[in-house]
Amino acid sequence: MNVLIVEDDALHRTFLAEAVRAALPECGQVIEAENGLKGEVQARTARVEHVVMDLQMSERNGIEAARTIWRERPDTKILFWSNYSDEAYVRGVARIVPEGATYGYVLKSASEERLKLALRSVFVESQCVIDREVRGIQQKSFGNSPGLTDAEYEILVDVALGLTDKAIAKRKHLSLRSVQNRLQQLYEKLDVYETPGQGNEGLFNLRTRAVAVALSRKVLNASAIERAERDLRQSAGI
Amino acid sequence: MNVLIVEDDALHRTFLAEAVRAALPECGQVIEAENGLKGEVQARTARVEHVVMDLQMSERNGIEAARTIWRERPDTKILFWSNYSDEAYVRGVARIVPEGATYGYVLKSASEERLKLALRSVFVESQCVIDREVRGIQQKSFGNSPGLTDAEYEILVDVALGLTDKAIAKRKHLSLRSVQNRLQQLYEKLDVYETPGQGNEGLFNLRTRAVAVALSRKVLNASAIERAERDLRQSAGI
DNA sequence: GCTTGTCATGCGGGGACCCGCAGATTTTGC
DNA sequence: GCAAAATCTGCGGGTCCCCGCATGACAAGC
Repeated sequence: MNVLIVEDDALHRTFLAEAVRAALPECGQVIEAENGLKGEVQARTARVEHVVMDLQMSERNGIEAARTIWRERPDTKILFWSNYSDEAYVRGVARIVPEGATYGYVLKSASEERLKLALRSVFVESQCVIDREVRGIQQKSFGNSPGLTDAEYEILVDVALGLTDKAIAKRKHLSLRSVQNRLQQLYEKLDVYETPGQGNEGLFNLRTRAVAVALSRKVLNASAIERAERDLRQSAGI
Repeated sequence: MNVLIVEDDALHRTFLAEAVRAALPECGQVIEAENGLKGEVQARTARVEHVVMDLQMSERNGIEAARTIWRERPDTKILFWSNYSDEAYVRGVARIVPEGATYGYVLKSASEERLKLALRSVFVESQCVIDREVRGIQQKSFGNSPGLTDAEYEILVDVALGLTDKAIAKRKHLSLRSVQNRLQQLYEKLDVYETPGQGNEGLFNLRTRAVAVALSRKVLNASAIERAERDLRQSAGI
């Protein structure tokens, strides 16, 4: 059993390597890659089935790397190990995990014990392990509390990209008016209408304000926008 | 000579503590804080004059913490130690360093040697040390290449907050038309007008598009927006 | 069956935004 | 000190966005 570690921080990388060797004494080689691109190559050439993956790397982030790895071998077991539990990351991961694949999501702030346990659970027992805190985000995200619908989320991403209502309508095969309706739902859920009172009526441009609020609530983050941007170029530019 | 380390990642914290002790054998206590807020308190109570500060922390980020520390003791020497050299961070630091204060900016990807050297230079020799890569950003930022003027940058921030043209005009004591002029300069510098050709005319909403481009070019980042948001609330809400 | 709820769509108006033109004011360079 | 360049400001029009009102389709529940 070989394990691939994809992580751009040198300190974290060696820490992970030690943790892997300690938690899985029966494992063979421990391979390291320092960014998503190299990680993809290593996974392909070394035919690895077990990956520990950081999100948030330059060159190619963890979500994109995981997507291509899973596309080539959907039975690969991936343990995501991230600094943050941003809704954008959680959503991004959930969006790419293939049917029936086993994966895990552990925060870097978790104890070493929890990390080792997750390593064994995911890689040996083929069990999905989601950190408690991430779990909370996930439920909020897919449940009905102040989280967004998938439809609303997609509109939000398109707006954040800077697309026009009309352009979104074309992309999503909707009428102009439907797009605007979804936008209004979005505005309400994001509390864009807050007016501290004294005549601050025309204070906000709702459209850009929505993006700002989404960013500071971590519903969106820069890497999610970059991913969407690439998708856009690909589908539009061909 | 006591040294305060403000850093939220446990691994990096212990690594830093060791590096400090190795580079400055003559130093006294090495105090650690795990976020910006605790860092401020420690700096105040322990009367520290030498700080190693991470940017990008939850609770209160490094720039805000540094600002309050410097406000209380402008002669504090601060070495910033960050993962990224985003233009937004560089600008944020440059914006708060007091007249004549000594500070440094080293990337986490730098070698241990470089870190130790910077520690001695800043804390003992009172010399400013800016990482080569960061230096590049700084020049681009203040020079005249595709970097933004301060005026343009401020407009950009206000737009990213979701403010109306009118609201920005009031805040900045300008006429509506001047704000729109600056916006146009901004649009040109950010290459918002790119149209791949085939009839993509009304594709982008320039205003939100500008924010998207600025984010993916790292001219802006989420924490800069959050800071601006707090400033806004403070100046408007009173 | 009828009601109720959710969603997509159309219409129309008021307002915000983008931008060319042109004059006034300030800054810069020599 | 003067000319050139940059910046601020007003006007006007074309476009896009926000949103209330109204219609029809489809599903769930009494």
